[in-house]
Amino acid sequence: MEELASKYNPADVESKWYQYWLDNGFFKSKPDGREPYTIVIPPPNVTGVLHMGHMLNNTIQDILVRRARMLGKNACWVPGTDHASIATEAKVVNKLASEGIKKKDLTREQFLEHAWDWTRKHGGIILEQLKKLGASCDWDRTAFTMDDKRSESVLKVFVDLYDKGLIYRGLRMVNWDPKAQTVLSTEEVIYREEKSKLFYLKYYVQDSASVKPTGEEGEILHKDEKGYYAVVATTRPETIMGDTAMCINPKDPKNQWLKGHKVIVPLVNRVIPVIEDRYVDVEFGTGCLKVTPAHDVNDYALGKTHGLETIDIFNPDGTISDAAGLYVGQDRFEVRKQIAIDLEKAGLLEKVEDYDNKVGYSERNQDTAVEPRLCKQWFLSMQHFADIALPPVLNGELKFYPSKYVSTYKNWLENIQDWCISRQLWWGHRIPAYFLPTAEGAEEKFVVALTVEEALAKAKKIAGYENITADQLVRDEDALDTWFSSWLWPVSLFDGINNPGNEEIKYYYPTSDLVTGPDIIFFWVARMIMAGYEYEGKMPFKNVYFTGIVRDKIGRKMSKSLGNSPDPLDLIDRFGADGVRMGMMLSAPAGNDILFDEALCEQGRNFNNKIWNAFRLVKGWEVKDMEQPESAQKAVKWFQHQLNKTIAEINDCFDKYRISDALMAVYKLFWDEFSSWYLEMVKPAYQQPIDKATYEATLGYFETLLKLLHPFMPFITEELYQNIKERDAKDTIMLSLLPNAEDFCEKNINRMEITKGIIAGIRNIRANKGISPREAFEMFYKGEFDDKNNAIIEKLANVSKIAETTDDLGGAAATFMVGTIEISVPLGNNVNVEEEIKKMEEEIKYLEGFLAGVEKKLSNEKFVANAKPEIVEKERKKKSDAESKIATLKENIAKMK
RNA sequence: GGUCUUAUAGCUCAGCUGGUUUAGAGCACCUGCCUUACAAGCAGGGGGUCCUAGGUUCGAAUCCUAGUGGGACCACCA
Repeated sequence: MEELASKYNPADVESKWYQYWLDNGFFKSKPDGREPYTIVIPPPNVTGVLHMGHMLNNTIQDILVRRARMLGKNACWVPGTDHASIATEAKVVNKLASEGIKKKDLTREQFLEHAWDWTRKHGGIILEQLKKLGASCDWDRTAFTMDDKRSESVLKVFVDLYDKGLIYRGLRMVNWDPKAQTVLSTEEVIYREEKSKLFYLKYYVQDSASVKPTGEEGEILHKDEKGYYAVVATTRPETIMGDTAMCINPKDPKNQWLKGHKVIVPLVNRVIPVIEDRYVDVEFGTGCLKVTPAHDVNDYALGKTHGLETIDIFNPDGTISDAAGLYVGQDRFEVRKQIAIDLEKAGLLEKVEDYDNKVGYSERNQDTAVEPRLCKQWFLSMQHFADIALPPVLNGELKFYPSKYVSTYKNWLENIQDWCISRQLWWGHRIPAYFLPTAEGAEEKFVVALTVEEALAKAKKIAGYENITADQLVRDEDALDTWFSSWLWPVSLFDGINNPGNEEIKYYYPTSDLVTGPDIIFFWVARMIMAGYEYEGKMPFKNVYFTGIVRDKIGRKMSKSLGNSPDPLDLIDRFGADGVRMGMMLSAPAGNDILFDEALCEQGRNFNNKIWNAFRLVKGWEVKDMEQPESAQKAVKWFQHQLNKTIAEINDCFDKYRISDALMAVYKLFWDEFSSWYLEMVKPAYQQPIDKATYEATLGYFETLLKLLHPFMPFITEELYQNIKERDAKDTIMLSLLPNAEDFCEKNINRMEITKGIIAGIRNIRANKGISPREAFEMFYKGEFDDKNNAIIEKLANVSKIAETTDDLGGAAATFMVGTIEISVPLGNNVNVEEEIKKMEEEIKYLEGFLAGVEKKLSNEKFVANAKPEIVEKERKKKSDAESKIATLKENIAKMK
């Protein structure tokens, strides 16, 4: 290690050490006698690329895993990827489309061939990117939600839950994504506020002549040359072809006259009844609601109670179906525009108003509005799962950081809805249900089984199907929701479904910490807790650390369209992985959004450079067998205490998952205490050798600091650890043990704080007077002064003599206070008496203000009577301290004058 | 509409169960310095009606109430 560059270059070392760790299998874990520490990665989309959210998330996981390893635990971080059915299928469909191939022209097998090709080609890039970040995953364990073990687990769980009666098939109003052409769960729909229009349509009364105004107060009648009509306000005029009733509130005085009549749907000319239901909001619009049972959840409910017909006017792709009779084959949004024009022309549009409403979009496919649609799907009953998943979080067995998410979780579970788990997709786990042949129009019959053979056996037991053959069974075309595989992740990674009670699941489960974003608390976290209790009877993880969302520095979400999302790999190139990791962590308290600013990575890089240069200094020293100077001896002793104190602080931060605070504590320990103070205290004069004892103590401290830093900055710490001294072939800082939090002496640390204050004061005088550090000072003190660090003061402040004042310095000294100690430095002619007096007078002014506050408190009888005695005592001490300081200062001023 | 959360220095945040000198950190800013580890640095420095108004208390940045302004989630009006 000769001639180290004065700038640290991460690129030189990062890939080297990552390869070293891999080659030596340092990331691998096998069950053994040690305490396990397990993290399962939130599996990223298999064909995705690394974004800033991943960077944050995985940096935190790596910090936790590396620290656990260095605490002597058997740390196991299991990586893997998710098949992300909707997103991946969409990508494959697009890719095929660009080649002129339509999905519907392919068989399921052919399509899956393409999907697997795509996955093989793009899959796992993201895991390679994580390696650049330094992620210490056990890569041999890399799993995929659609690999054999995980797939088998998913199907087994489906069959099991079906057999338990928790999975059922039902005709429900579900959310339909017309682009992906699949249903979505309620959680997968996100609502966005939109500026839209409210159309007021005329529904003429069929038998206008029979209308009799009631004459009651508040009644509103609409009439024109064509007769009486009702006005219905709607944001979706294109759905009128599906209207099968108009609904009013029976208590609504405006619309009493409509009771019992029939109205005519505009343009469609279908005659529909006016029904009455208290569901209708009297205040909204005109109080008349068009009822379209096939395309709205609430209308569906109305349709059910009032026995209305449902007319499905949409095709799966969002175009108008034959059943509508009008606009057949046109897109729903085109029709909305067109129908408004046609209604207007026909005189059936009373008015149009601007209106803000919320429109649901697919979470995976945010440019497509979701369409409520009635269809038959597979559902999982959730009440049972809510019942088993809520108590452990409420009673704190399973902890959330930050804890505010407990109420979010509770709220969701207490209002749980059944989970629609089927998707009309091919890329995913195909539902293991087999339909039996039935007569036209008869109720469907099916069996659920893991294999065709088992399905056949089950089918044969059904009356009338004794002679059924395998080729008569038709397997359900649908696949399962991606989250139906992810919810098993902590269990399935250790093969706990296929191979219950195996050695690995017994050892690694429950896992320790889960690190993820709050946006998937329902999708994933809650459901993993459910599956964990259902299949292992235990929580899947002990703690959940919710990260914030990564935003740009002005608080906007990072997005491709805004172009405000930096490329993580580019950042790593520029600042080094360690620098970027630190940049991420500097501003990432749990649960708070992080406002990402490149400047933080720069700060990280600068810190790396600081460490690097401290190392250059220490390694550049020539060691000689000589006596240890007193200053060094005191410094070495002090730093041990300071170190122990900070270690305790760091441990405390980690216990509370305050990781950025832990980093800040190490940062300050290294930069301020170690580099700025300790190294200056022990540093020999230029080109002078250092004594062995100090040198070795310093190297020891350096190594300890590197260990404390390692979880945050794995690369530079390994590089320097290897270079501090000769290491054995397979030595690594990764597997070294972190120091314990040993006792420390507060008194020693406080004494050094005073020493630092004195040194700073003297340096200040030099700076103000422009006196060179080479010119030695004499220093006099007054007050309770502890002289144990005199050697350090002499060295760092260049002081030649330290003595108690003899009171006759006259006006020739600069003075300052450190605590209650007064320090004077004789300066001869250099003293500007007026300036010194002015300074002291300002100090007195401050102290008097302070003293007044304290005295006010102490003169308050109620305070003295009610406050705790130690508090009163403290105030008295404050008072006497302030008084003695003021006295000293006044005395000084008098002398100077 | 409901639930939760938050308001402290230019920025990002600490400040735990009220009392540790009339509030701290990091960054940014200002002023000196290219001092032989480090200018990606060193030495100094300035900067805050602790959102507003009430209340509880001997004492409030800290607890309570209301208001205002952020944020998140859930529900939803056709």
